[in-house]
Amino acid sequence: MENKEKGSKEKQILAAAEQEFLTMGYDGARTTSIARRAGVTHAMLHYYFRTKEQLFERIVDEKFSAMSHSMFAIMGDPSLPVLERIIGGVESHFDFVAENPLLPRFVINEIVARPEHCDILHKRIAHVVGALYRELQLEIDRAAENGEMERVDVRMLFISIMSMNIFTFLAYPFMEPLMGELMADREQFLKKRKAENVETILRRIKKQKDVV
Amino acid sequence: MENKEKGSKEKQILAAAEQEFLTMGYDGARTTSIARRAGVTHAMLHYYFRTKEQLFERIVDEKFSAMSHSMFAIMGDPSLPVLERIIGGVESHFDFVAENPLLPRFVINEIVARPEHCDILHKRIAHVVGALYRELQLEIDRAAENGEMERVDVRMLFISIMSMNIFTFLAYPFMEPLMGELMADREQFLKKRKAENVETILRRIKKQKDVV
DNA sequence: GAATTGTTTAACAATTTTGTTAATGCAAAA
DNA sequence: TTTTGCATTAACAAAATTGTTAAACAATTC
Repeated sequence: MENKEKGSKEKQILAAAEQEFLTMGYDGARTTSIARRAGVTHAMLHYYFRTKEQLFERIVDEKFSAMSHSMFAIMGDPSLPVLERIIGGVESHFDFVAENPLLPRFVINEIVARPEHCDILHKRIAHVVGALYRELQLEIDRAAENGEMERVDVRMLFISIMSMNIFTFLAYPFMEPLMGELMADREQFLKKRKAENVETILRRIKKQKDVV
Repeated sequence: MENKEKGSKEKQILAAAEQEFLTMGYDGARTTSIARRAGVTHAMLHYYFRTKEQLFERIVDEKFSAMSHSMFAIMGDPSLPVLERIIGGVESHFDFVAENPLLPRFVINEIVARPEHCDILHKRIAHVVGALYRELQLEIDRAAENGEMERVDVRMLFISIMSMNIFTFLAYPFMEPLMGELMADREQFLKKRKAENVETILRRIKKQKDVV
């Protein structure tokens, strides 16, 4: 055999398909292009995955579950104090999105284009998410009672966190040329942006008194 | 003539194309489907716009400029005090996106797919945006000197505002089934979400002292 | 080494989609 | 009324894209 490991061709095709689907979307992706990227004939792709649709399902499954995993990252470590937990959650979620910058756009597009895809996903994760945020909401309420933080709706807080973390990467290509030197150095900008998101969330939940 | 106004068919095609391109993207859109929506033969579409590409350009131009217009909305009314100005900006930007909920996804996708499109746009608006935020930054710095607000980087603030306003609509279909009763009534949720975004930004910029 | 099984290729078929054209209609100008 | 020019249609052509198949090939098992 030419390829060391069994399934090497299959894996090559999957890797190429991931690239292609994430950047181009389902409609934009070409099976011939995927095959070319993978270095195989396009008949091979059909041999392994039968149809474009089935190949796509494989990628969707993988990516959707990565995405839902990233949502849990917001929850942070349950053993920590609630405030640290939220802030840690913001940071780890930011890091996750930074490592998978193409994922949000892909997920959003696929959901709009094929709502049926996420029905399945939602059924799988809805109750877990529900349980998690109920638990965290209790902690928040308790901390709020003690005057340690503002009483906030944890779901609203999640939306804010995801908004700021995800949008940073969604809009990067659009904003970059408009922001002058601020975004010139990507690494540095992301560091600043992460700190800004943390600060913004922190101020949202900290008990504070107006000076003015 | 059958159609009252001149250019009625042309307008019908443009409206149908807008619908189709915004929801399906360039690759997902079908010229035959656009023609069907518009109630004309697909040859008519080619007669008026020659190619799918040219029809698409028309829509892109229109939508990109709407999008850049929405960025200016964040700036608010220059005659007002800076704090009101920012808050008013958040609100009017939110309202704009609420009226054009498909726009952000479209713009983001087109930019990733065809960076050359936004080069043109950026050249048109970069200096205006630059001037506007320099002006607002001065106001912020002045207010900060007087202890009326925090000293913040206006560009970072814009990113936060756009993040929270836009993401609300981007992720709506994904979040809705996960959020229980919170998002069940769209109107009510959007009202809450707008208030939440305002509150978050307000807390980010207000001079505050920790209680804890 | 013969049979079996899974892999690979090249050629081809089917379909979808975009784009063209030649013929027709229709309204206003000459 | 004839002509001119735009609008419209239906049929067709071209291209791209997905999917199939039969045959060759390689590896493994018996």
